[in-house]
Amino acid sequence: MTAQPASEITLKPGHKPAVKPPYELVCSPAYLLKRLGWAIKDASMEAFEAAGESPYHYSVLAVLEESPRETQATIADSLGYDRSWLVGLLDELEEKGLIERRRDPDDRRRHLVTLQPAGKKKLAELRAISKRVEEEFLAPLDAEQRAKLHQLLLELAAHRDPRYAPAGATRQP
Amino acid sequence: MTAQPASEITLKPGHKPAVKPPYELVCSPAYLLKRLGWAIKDASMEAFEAAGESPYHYSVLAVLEESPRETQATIADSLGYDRSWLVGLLDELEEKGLIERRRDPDDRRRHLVTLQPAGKKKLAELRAISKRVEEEFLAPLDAEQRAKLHQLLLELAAHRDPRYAPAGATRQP
DNA sequence: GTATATCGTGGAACGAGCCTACGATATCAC
DNA sequence: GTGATATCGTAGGCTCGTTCCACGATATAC
Repeated sequence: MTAQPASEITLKPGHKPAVKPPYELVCSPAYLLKRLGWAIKDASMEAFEAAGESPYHYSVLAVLEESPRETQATIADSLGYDRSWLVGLLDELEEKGLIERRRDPDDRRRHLVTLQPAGKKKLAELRAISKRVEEEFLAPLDAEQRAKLHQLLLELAAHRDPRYAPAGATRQP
Repeated sequence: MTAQPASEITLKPGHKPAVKPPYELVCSPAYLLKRLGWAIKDASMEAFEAAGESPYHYSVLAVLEESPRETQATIADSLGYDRSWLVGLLDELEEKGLIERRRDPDDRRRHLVTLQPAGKKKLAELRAISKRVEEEFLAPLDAEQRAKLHQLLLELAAHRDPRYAPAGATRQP
């Protein structure tokens, strides 16, 4: 027998059956944000791994689709990844034939990374996983609420980092 | 010279000055949630550490204030912390005289953890730090928007974990 | 009374983030 | 040109938080 949550059943009648998080923290948007951010990352990771894939691969492919001949540094920066960590990701993607690394003839220090046809197909596949996770996560909200949530989150993000600010990106595609 | 973000200034005129995250991800509430969750955790950690404190201590003390004679297991569960990791936290808090650990006479396996007067004072102090961080984080939103955000986040949280559900906890205290 | 489960604790293993160093290359000052 | 300085991709290391497993003490069930 593994150790189940246990709290629900095991406790004596006097105690509260479910151990709640402190009211003070539940009342804090910041705390909820932190919790939910961790939860969605976790759910996403789990779903991708169950399919033998990685959410990081998805992010990188998504970047490449939008601006095809990126440099490793710009990819890392646009995703907030560490450059040395990205190397491993690109190694995996390249090994699977999803991307291609070439020397930039204009600056031979750089590698130009381009999306391959196989990568484009894989991206569609990974996007589907991501959509599915998100759909499940946002299930309790209707379309209007989701739009509102997205707008508020975007405002917070843009305030901390202007890169999130520009062209009306509130609506879903 | 250390390596600045660089992207803004260094690039040639043709390239985009700021490296934006991919539109596809910016449009995803899940992605924003993950990013912001990480950002707020980071900001919080930083602020607490700058004051020589820890956000984990704050959480634990907050739990204890609401239900004074908790078990280590219930504290851990209510915060989602690992039990073995909580041990270290409690060691630190006990060493500073902020809490007290006693054997539960009804079940000598258990430790009853109680908040000490010094802990109550410290809690107020840490709460102030937390409020300050949150205020800064939510700066771009007005009161109504904050309430809406909190309501939406709470709905998401309650959907994944019923412990967040109960009594109308939407409003700020 | 014997078996099984839980409590707090310690320790090991893993992964991610972050920092430093290095060779190759480009750019700037002179 | 030549040398100083900076950046690119890459590799390695260190630190932390998280997870998992093992243990002694104790409690509960049969």
